[in-house]
Amino acid sequence: MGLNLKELVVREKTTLESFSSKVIAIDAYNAIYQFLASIRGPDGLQLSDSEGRITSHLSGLLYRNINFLSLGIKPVYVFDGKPPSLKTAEIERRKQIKKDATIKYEKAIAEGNLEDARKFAQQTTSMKDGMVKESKQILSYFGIPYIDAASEGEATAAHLTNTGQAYASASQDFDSILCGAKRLIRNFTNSGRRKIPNRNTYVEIEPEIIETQKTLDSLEITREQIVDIGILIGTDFNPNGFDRIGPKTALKMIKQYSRLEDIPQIQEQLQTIEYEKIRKIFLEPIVTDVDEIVFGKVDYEGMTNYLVKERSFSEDRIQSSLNRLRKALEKKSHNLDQWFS
DNA sequence: CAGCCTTA
DNA sequence: TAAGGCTGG
Repeated sequence: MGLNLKELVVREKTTLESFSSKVIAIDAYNAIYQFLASIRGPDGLQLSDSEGRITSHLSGLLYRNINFLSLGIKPVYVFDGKPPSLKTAEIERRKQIKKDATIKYEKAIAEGNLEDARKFAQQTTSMKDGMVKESKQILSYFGIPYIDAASEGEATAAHLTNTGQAYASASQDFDSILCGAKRLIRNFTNSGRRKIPNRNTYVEIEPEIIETQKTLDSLEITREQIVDIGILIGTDFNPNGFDRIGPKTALKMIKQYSRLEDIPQIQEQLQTIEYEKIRKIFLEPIVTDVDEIVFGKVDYEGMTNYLVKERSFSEDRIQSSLNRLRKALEKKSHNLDQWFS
């Protein structure tokens, strides 16, 4: 989560439209988590159905995928499998953050501070049992394929960009770069303003693309070296990174000494982490091979039944959203007919 | 987050 | 009609 390569990578602004007809491997956990965190009311409560079950992830997946398909983008979602054992500490750290946030949330609610309540509620976000299955169900109604990765979803998503089965991977996390993704798309959404918590300001969010080779060329380093830089800054497998080393210092050290083992001032701390194993997670990731990625047809009726009858979505809204999709897809097939006639 | 309604 | 605010479930 917190791998701050933002300042080092070459990021280029782009648009959703530019990915029309391209297969994009989406880090499913990353996307769903973001929906769960942000699709909330002013008090921080998530959307839920008549039985009190959370529906924020379903709402997010519905509208975003309607946009993808309407633009002719071919998303494939990659779900996480078993995390590497080295991630245990990071998983515990995140649990603790959620615990702390829960207390802060309750305090903010008691004090009637909605802005804070919402912010802390977002920090308590967690993936509950059943959400993955429900998300896959929505994707199935769309005819959108998904893959169950053996280990980290990002790793398999990155792999697909190298087999040529996907044009790019999409995630907010820079780990994809370390995993060897050819291209990474961040903010893979409609562009728009996003509010900064507790401030009356907005930032414009636009999709951006990072071409890994371009970044390596501009930094004049290798893939192995950017992994070492990641380890210096801190990855999920050594969350704290190294003392007083940020992106700039990390780059400088690697350019001067080439690799972790040869940086004199870090040797003592280097012995406290399993850096060779961490390198291996990124350089030889456990990935899942896929024969063929098959896109199906949209099951409008199934989708409507599920969302309206079982998950309390408004029939009018679903109808008009799906009509929008149907029209966009019809237009595309018309264009295709013209091409072949 | 994303759609839709209000506003000027 | 473009930006800002409100609401969805």
